[in-house]
Amino acid sequence: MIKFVTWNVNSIRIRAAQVAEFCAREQPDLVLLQEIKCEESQFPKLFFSEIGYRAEVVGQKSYNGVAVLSRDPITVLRRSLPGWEEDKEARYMEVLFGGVTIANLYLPNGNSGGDAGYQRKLAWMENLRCHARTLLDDERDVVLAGDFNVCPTDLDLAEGVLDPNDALVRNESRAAFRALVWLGLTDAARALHPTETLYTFWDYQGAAWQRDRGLRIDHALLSPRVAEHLESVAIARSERDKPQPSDHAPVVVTLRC
DNA sequence: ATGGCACGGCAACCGTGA
Repeated sequence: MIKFVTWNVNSIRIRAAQVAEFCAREQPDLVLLQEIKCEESQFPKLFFSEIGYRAEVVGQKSYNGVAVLSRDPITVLRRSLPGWEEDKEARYMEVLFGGVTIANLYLPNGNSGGDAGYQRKLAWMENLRCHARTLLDDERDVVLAGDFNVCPTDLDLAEGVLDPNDALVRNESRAAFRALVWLGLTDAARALHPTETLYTFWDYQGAAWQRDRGLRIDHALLSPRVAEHLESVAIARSERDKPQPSDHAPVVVTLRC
């Protein structure tokens, strides 16, 4: 069985103890982290090595940053999204584990920088789609997981939490997400929980957590053979209820062998 | 009623997030 987690931690230095406690309890094979908000030299690798996890890090100062925690060694295949190699924002890495190519991504939000900022989000998504097509054409077993910054349907957000023009719910964002899925990927959470209210993010403001005014924006997309092995998807909501939490909860996916 | 919350950088607030 493979057990992996995707979690936007909103600073790994603030959340290291919580993430380590989570790993020690849940014992995932892989933890895909987003928004670590530091350079590799600042990542608390020693701290995680004490509980048996190593870290591969693609970081930058202050913003963004992705990393993968693992108990066993993994191969890093890429440290940037093809077509965005020159971009200084650390938003993508790809690793090989158990024969599966696993992409850890932090998609641009798209609400800052005006229309140019939004177009940049769409361009990033189109690059992701092209790269995903290449991986699938190669007959590879693939997982694309992370913070997609897209609520795919109206079932994926509480009513009234976002303006209809918000970059997370705009028609073009949703169409780009569908175009990605329609390559033949399976949205793991919706495959097993097609009609449930599922959220992975609750804003710090306006008592969003207490009122359960959330969004589902953290996803795991699976290639066909991987999807056949899908066993469970769980959102670890209790992590959002802890002191000084991330605004995102971990998404825990298990695949049977 | 145009706030609100949290982070990093940096040393007073500001950009960013979603």
